[in-house]
Amino acid sequence: MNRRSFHRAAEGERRQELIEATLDCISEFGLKGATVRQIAIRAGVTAGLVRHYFESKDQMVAEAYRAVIASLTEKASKVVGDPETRLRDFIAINLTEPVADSRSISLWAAFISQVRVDPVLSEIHREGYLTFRNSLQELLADFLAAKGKPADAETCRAFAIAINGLVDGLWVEGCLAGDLFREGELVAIAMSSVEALLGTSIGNAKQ
Amino acid sequence: MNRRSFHRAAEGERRQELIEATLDCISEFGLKGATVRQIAIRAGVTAGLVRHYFESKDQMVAEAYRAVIASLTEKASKVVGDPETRLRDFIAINLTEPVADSRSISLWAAFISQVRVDPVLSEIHREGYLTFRNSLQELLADFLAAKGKPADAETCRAFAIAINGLVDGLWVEGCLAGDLFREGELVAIAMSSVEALLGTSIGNAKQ
DNA sequence: CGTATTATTATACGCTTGAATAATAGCTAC
DNA sequence: GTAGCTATTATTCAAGCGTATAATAATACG
Repeated sequence: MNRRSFHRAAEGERRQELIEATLDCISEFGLKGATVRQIAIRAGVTAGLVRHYFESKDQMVAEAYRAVIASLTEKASKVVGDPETRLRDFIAINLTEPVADSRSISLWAAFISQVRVDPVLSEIHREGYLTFRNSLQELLADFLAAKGKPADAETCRAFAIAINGLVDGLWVEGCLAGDLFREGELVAIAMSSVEALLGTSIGNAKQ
Repeated sequence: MNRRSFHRAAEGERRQELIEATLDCISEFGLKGATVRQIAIRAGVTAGLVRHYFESKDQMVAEAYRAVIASLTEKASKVVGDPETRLRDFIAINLTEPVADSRSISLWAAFISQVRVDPVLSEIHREGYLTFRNSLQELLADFLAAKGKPADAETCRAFAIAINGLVDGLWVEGCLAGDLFREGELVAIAMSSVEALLGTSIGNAKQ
């Protein structure tokens, strides 16, 4: 009976590896298929180690959810340049890989399905959603102001809700059935839709 | 040791009760909390009965998913009247209860998270999505034609994708955080957004 | 009224789960 | 270099899982 070979990971890396393995398992096998043992196999360790890094499996899953939210929001929140460019990039980033892919929505849906069940996840979700929508609202305020359009808070709020909904909805469609759309079709539809909503051109494609 | 009291249900009702109990459990406890025993308790029967009506738990869950899709699509597909009224009703129905509530999205998300895992659920999903979008596309074709606007297939396709995305996205937002919106706000935003997208009025509120 | 059939309950089984504990291997400091 | 610490593995445990099977109550039918 050979003992498994020891490998001590570099400082702080194991934790991240375990979270990443958790997400891999959830996206591939679903929440109920993401067992401690399966996650450990994916991370290349034994099951017992999980409890050395996390108080419980639930806590590890909650941290994994934070990582998902971060990966879904961080790229879009980092857009730079003039308002028009930022708005275009915001849309494009959310509707192309890696944000828009089947792994992302599997993870997102798995956690959303737990929002009613687990108050911890519920709070993580709400926080992430408001951050996301508020950053979009500020972006729209800048954009409308730059275009010389009315940009009062109420107007921006309504636009942010609508555009956030549009982008989210197209993101879902693209993630779930990307093969039903032509290359770049979703981004193009989103761009022209946002132009129609705002009543303003948002410029050409990036290149 | 008292034996549990017997109650024989009316012809064909038990099956429906079990499916409904399955959905209750999934929405309240998540997919992994929806165990055969919990579902049986909810349905007011004992666990063994499940296997008298279904070949396996998986089969019961798949049928429950069909029921979810049906409940999400049937109301919206039954709109009647002139194209303008139908379009308004389509939007309003999808963004108000009972379609838009937290139970619905919990169920939807639970199943979506399994689409990558289970090919059976994947097929059920795709079928439901295409049916939904196609009925919207036909509705838009009627509407645009009635308004004397160009209504070629390609135009309708793009509008259907965009409006479907918008409505779905707002549905998600409303289901997950209905308290962040004022009464009727989502419907109002959806109506004016669709008007902007189509470049046409879609009339007043119903009353 | 008696018997066959079916719906339902009750119990048992093998397996997997998350977690607890004990043993061990590698790292660090003196 | 060796003592002590901690990361890691190995093993064990009770609980819960889906399912199978047997017993029993209600119904249907002659």
